[in-house]
Amino acid sequence: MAKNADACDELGTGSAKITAATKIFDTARDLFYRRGIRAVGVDEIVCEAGVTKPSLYRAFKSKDELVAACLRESAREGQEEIEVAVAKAGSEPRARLDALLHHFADKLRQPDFRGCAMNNVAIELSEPGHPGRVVIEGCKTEMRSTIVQLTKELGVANAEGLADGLLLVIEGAISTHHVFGSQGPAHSMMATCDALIEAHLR
Amino acid sequence: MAKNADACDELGTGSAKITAATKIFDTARDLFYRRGIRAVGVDEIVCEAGVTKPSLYRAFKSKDELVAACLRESAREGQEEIEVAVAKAGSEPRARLDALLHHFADKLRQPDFRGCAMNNVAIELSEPGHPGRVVIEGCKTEMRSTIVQLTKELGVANAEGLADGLLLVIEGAISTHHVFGSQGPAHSMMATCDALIEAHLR
DNA sequence: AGAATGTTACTGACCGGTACGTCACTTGCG
DNA sequence: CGCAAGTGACGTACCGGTCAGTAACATTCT
Repeated sequence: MAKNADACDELGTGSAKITAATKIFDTARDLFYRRGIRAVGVDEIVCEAGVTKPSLYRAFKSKDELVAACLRESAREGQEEIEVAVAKAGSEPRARLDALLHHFADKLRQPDFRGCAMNNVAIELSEPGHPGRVVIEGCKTEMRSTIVQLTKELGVANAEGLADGLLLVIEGAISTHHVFGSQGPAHSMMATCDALIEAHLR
Repeated sequence: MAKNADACDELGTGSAKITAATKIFDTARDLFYRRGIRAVGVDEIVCEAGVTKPSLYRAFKSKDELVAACLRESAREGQEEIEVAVAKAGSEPRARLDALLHHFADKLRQPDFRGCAMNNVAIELSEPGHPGRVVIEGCKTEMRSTIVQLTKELGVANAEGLADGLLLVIEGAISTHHVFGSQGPAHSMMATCDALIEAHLR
């Protein structure tokens, strides 16, 4: 009873015990991100993790639930990183907004970057009822409101407009990265955001 | 010999003969776009098209080649639409650039819009050697240079920078559409592009 | 006649998912 | 103490179904 709650709780409480469930979880998250959900079968996950299939199904109700669990962790991790980056920038509004933008610019430059896990899965999982989709929508909505909050601190007249504009540029950089890599249009992300902010500050 | 060339040539020359190959091609293109490459099997394609599996493999060497053929047609169609829209706008540089932007804004509003076929497949097909990937890269590179050409006509100092900025906004609108729909941040696409153009015109 | 298509049946690999046996370790009890 | 029963974690072996792809042959249309 309450099978997959175990695996999630362990991660939440920070217990570092290496169980079959955690090995499966970590392996699946890596494989799903690198190669996609549908391209990775459960056999490959358990093989790579060095465990067996029943261990997967004892910890997670189904492959879909494993996907959702991986997405939840990715979302939590991503949001935490943003919070830390912004908090570290202090209290000056422009510095806080810049910190968020630099955070994404840094991620784009990482050699193993392969797009936003949420976006990738959203494209791959078109079925509306999939448990992973609610995670994705929640994550993206929270990110949007985070940016709105930062632009409101800036004191511009149209904070929502600027926030959505910046979000489009960030998401565009992530999207074009799949085809052009980090040296393509994504390279213009920071300059474009700066121009947008300056335009709204007038 | 040269199996799948037939199906492509027929489409290229505009011959409207309804063959098993064209039915397969049209059905596959629709299903691939709506549901994704990996989510659609060859059995479903031939069933939906009202033909049989051997007919598919008589016209196309493999499923991957069918995918590549569909992408080629999507790329050609998309580029033609852009050319037509820009040409219709006349010779005034700003009007021509606006025509391109409005073209994408219109596509985003269509109820059956499900993102850019190229981007979606690029995410789903991470294997570098896939025949579809060269189509995607060619299409996106051409689109990028089209925008650069239009911004150069505008006479701004940093034409490439503006072009990449606009590309990021467009791609961002397409990307966010998967999660937020047309009424999310994508709704700010035109206003953001305008702000960017004005900033570069100063 | 001959080209295009359909029919049927099949392959081997892989898919997500499960019934059941095994092992180590704890717990209760005389 | 000693020993059996219980408990949880794990693996072996398997299920039915679906995947992409093919061979051989019959049918239809022009």
